[in-house]
Amino acid sequence: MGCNMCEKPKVTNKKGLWSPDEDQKLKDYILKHGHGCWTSVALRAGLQRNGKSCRLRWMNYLRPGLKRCAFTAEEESTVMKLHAVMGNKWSQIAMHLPGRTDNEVKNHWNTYLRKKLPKVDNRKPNRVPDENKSPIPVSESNQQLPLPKLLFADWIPIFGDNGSSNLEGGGIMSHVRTESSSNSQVLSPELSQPDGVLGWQDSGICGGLQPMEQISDVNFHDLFALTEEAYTHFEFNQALLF
DNA sequence: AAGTTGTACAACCGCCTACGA
DNA sequence: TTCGTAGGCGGTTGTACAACT
Repeated sequence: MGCNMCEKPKVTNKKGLWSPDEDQKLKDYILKHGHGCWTSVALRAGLQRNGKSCRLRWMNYLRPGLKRCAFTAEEESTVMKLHAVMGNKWSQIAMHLPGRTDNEVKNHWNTYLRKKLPKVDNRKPNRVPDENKSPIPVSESNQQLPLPKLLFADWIPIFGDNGSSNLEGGGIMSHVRTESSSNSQVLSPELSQPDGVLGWQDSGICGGLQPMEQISDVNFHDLFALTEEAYTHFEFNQALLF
């Protein structure tokens, strides 16, 4: 899966915690260019990190739409239920929790929720070494298909012609479809959730960003022009929360 | 006040899969 | 078909900070 944008010069990759400056560089670069190949992001953003590290930082911390608040009782209940069905499929569980990342769910489970399990059963809860050996028969588990992954553009607030956030009939979102060709659908993003966090109706924002190439029918100039505004809007919303 | 222990979560590691050459 | 590489995922470790002694 080579990437012709990835020049090869090996740079000594920095490790450890990210500085605010690094965060800013990564955020600026991705909002301006999208990520595409993560290795090239690291190089072009002037970061002495490897692509994986950049991806992780973006997905788990910098990506707009992430909730930074404590898990609600409802979210915890969802995690418990889904874990009982899926086992340690953190990315899939996270898809059902808009604004949460797989890492966040995993951490919360390991540090808190796991302790809430009944002590009687101290087997590792639903360890599923084999996909076919789920503790709950597939037929019984809710056979919900994984929620569609969201595209780069999906988290961009799209404003209608009148500047409102009503997405119906306006904005480029109406042209953006999920990557699943067999189940192609236009997502219905929702800008205002009760908690004031950017959210997406009936979708898992944790799905991750896809390479720009996968976004079809979009005027990329419009898309990129909107990113700055989108981020500003996002930060404004976040500012209201704290 | 200083040292120790516990907790939360950010980040890394290693493996697996998909994909292009 | 094989090989190399990037991306994705789950497990694990590292770090910062709070609570406790």
